[in-house]
Amino acid sequence: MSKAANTRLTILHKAFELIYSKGYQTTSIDDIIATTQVTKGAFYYHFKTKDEMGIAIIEEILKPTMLESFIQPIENSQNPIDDLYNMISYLLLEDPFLEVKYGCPVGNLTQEMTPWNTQFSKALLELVNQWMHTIQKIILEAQNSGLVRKEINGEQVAFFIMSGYWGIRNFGKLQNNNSCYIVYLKEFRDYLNGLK
Amino acid sequence: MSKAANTRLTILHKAFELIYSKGYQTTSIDDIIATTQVTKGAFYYHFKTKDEMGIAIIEEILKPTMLESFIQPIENSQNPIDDLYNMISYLLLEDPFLEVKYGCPVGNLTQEMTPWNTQFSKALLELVNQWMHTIQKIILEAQNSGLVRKEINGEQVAFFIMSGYWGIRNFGKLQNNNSCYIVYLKEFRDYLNGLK
DNA sequence: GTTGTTTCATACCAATTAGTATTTTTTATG
DNA sequence: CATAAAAAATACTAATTGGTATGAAACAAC
Repeated sequence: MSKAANTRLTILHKAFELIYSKGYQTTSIDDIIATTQVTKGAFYYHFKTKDEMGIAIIEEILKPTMLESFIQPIENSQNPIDDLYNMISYLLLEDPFLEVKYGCPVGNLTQEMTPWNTQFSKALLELVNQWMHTIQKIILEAQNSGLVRKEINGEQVAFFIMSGYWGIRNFGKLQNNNSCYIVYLKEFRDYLNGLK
Repeated sequence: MSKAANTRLTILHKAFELIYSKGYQTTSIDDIIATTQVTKGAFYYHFKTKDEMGIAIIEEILKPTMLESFIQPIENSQNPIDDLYNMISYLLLEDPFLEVKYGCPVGNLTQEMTPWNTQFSKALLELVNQWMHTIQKIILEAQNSGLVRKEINGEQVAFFIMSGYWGIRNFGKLQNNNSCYIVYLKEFRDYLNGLK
């Protein structure tokens, strides 16, 4: 990787960390260049505006991460119910990328940016739809192989699962404690079993 | 109401509107005094700091609203399953206080403030716990009167319901469209019926 | 109507914000 | 090594931020 490409990536990664923990608005360019040890000239050579960098974080960090670490693992699921549970359980309790008190990066950005920044909305919606379609797909496959009841509606289930995930992450933030995740997961397991 | 108490309330209400639609950080004191037509002197006479005002919004606007408009209505429920459904349905589709594209005020503040402002965390946690305990209580009562299965865990259900609500509101924000609420509510109905 | 307190108005401030203009260094290519 | 382009460093700006200092109305009690 060229040195320039490297500083660009450094900016994206460190900026992501800051934004994930502090929020987008409250993370200033000065914050970013201070923690990255990159000068303002370098920053604005790589990104025309702060928002351009924000979109780049979604496209170049969040999207690939989501794809690799929790879409691909369930994509060819033989055991959808278990795999859906494991996906959420992994995200809540194990993913090293995520921290209880900072919630879900995608959820955070959605909450913060969505009502007034259409660029962010578009990028985030793409990302979320990708996840949702994957869930819908494996539900459908599970129905075809008889593992999930035929009368279940995949779209409904996908919305329900993702909503629950986003919501409980907000709870985790509020309580700054993952014990609510344990409780949530128990009910989630029961809910999933109800789809059989 | 005295004139002074009136300006104080005006500030709180208008500030709430701004914060609900734009976020806390991005709502400046200048924004608030511009839309309220109240001078900075008046503002800082009533509130020592911006954060003091923020807490006052939670205590004096959000808390009473929540109590009156969606805790009391279900508190003495004879039909918990239906009433829980109606509560969420009302919040998503009818409550004039709320708008699709701005999400849930409590959820928004939690997302934005919680990782770094303990005062806000505390006030929001109290508020949320109050809602949760109400849900737990009516589940328990429903179990006692045989309307909900005995093996159901009320705490789990309460977490599950509230998480789903917070999550789907974030979806509504993202899509700026309440059609996802309709889909969500269908699955929510099925989930609730599974508790019987 | 004088006096004291509550309430509000005005003018300011230092710090921070995103972004720019300009120059310097680094790097690749002949 | 020379040169041009890419990459980065430095110094700045205008606007906005939360908050303050100080004084002026409004209002109550006597």
